Amino acid sequence: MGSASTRLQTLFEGHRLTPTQRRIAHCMVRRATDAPFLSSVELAELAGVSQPSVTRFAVALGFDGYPAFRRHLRETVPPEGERVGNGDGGEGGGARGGPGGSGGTEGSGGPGDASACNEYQQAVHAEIENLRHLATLLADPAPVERAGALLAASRPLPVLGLRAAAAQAGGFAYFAAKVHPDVRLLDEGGSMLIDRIDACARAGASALLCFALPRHPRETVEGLDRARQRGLAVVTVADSAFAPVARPGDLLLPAAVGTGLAFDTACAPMLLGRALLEAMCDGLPEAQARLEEFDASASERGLFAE
Amino acid sequence: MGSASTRLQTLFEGHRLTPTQRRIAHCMVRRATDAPFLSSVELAELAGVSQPSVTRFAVALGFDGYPAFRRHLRETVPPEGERVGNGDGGEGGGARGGPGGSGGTEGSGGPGDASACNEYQQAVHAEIENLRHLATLLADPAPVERAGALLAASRPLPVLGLRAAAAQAGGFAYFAAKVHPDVRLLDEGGSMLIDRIDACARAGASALLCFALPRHPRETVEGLDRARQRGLAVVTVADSAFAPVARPGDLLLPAAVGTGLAFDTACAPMLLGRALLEAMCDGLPEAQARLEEFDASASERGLFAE
DNA sequence: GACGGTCTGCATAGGGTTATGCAGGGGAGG
DNA sequence: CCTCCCCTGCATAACCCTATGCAGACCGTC
Repeated sequence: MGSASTRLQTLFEGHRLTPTQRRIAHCMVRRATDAPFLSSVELAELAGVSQPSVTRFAVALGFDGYPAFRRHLRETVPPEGERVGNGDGGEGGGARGGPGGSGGTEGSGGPGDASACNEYQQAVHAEIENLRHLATLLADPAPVERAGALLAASRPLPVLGLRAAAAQAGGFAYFAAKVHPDVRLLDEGGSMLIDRIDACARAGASALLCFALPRHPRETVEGLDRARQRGLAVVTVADSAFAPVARPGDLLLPAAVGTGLAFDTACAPMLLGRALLEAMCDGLPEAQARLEEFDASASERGLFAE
Repeated sequence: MGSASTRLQTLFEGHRLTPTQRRIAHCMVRRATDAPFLSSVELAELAGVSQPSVTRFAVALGFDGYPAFRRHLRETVPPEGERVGNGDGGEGGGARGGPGGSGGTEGSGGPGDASACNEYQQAVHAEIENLRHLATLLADPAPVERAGALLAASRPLPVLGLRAAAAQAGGFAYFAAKVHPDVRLLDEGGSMLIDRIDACARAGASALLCFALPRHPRETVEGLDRARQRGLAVVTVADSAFAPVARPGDLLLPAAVGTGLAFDTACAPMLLGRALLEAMCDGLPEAQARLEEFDASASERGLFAE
């Protein structure tokens, strides 16, 4: 449908446009799918105006320049079904060889969502369902942002996850440590767990993040109880709002686990954890600097192979 | 519908690529939605190679030059539902800054961020796309089953995953230990890593499972080299077939990571790992008995709260 | 150890793209 | 009729992107 051109029109509305600018706008609406990929020269030719007029058009709409305007288009105007190409001018060069050697590769069409699925595929599709549900939950980002702010403010930041949830907690803690100055991973139970929670509280922690996946170890419940006693705000990523770890007053973020295979899959909790990380970064002004510093150090040390 | 990365992969298949070119291909697969809008300079920076290498890469694939290559991408690789932007050159700064980072003038004329999805939802949908792709891959369960048999037969079974992949390896190892008599988690690098691999080989291991996610630590590559030297069959769950850990002869199971947030999400690798677990159970006749035994012990000890 | 081949990054030339000074044109108001 | 103001295109400068020559590095072979 005309969603692309619709969005374009809303972009132009509310601006008093000169005749030349109207011409440009009209041309863009007509060729909504190409527009985000045209240079100012190409767009000017198509609209029958001069190239500077295109640049000024972008500026008149409030952008920093034509590149910023085009980037905005690429981000917000959803491409409709098909692209017929022909968009790029300039390089009139010769005939294109196309991908020369790629023979025999079957076209595009995967089998798609055929209902005839094996066990693995069923499990994957069940997880897709879980993610869909997560997406609808995230339509309101407020809880995640609230949780992110809580975690960002806590020094240190204890991250609790036992048994099956230890991997989730570990993954979160690994990344979190890149932007947060003091992350403490609590992935082992036993009597030491309470000691460590106490230590975090004494050190000044104000919040605790818990990953709670089935089957819920009793130790997790006990650890959370202790944390609450010590006055920590508890943020929990749990497989359901009715998990045995849930307590009124906690900030509980639900994310279902997949149960289609012998062992649970925790895609949604992982994703929610990363979203939490992102929100936490927003509360840590020095996050970006830390990341860049790590990148510099990593490349200097030759840490990564890529 | 074939995901963008799928089409990209078919483009690259059948070409013998140099290491640098593999890096470029790998980078493009990871950022499939951005790729058609990047300049050769930007792509080179993201892939960590020189700009001429990108041009040569396009030529090697049979195109007349980089612009022709990019145009082909724009025409044939359908952008998935969402675009995360960052497409244009010049103003985009360093790491993934997210929209809105550049000079704040863009707010004035726009429709006020009318995009249907917020950042978190976009990331979730991107992961759904990855899972869809995984599902089509799993239509043929043979590779997974072959890998499962290899792992089931190995005593001990080393499971390697460093840094970002450590959590994945840990999650696998936790569950695997419930059905396999001797799982050895290798989640720390350093000089001890080689020692431990050697120890596994001496103890009779016949296969090694590796989780390889970006960014790929050099130590992972070295560890795998060692394992191969010691005659271990290597099964790798990697984010793409072009990961720097890939070697001919290995059993490589690809599962894309999500790059929509500041830190990668690894839903597909996790799911693939669980599928591998399931396949491994099929090769372990005593698996069911072990699980039941654990359940009995757990309930007797009151391990779980539920 | 020498040699040829391949691969890769550096430096640079050539071409395309964007932004801006400048002058001409046209309409509104005095 | 003149003046003022805005609009528009031309010309051009500054910038960015792409392609290619060249030299160093690496590897296998002899």
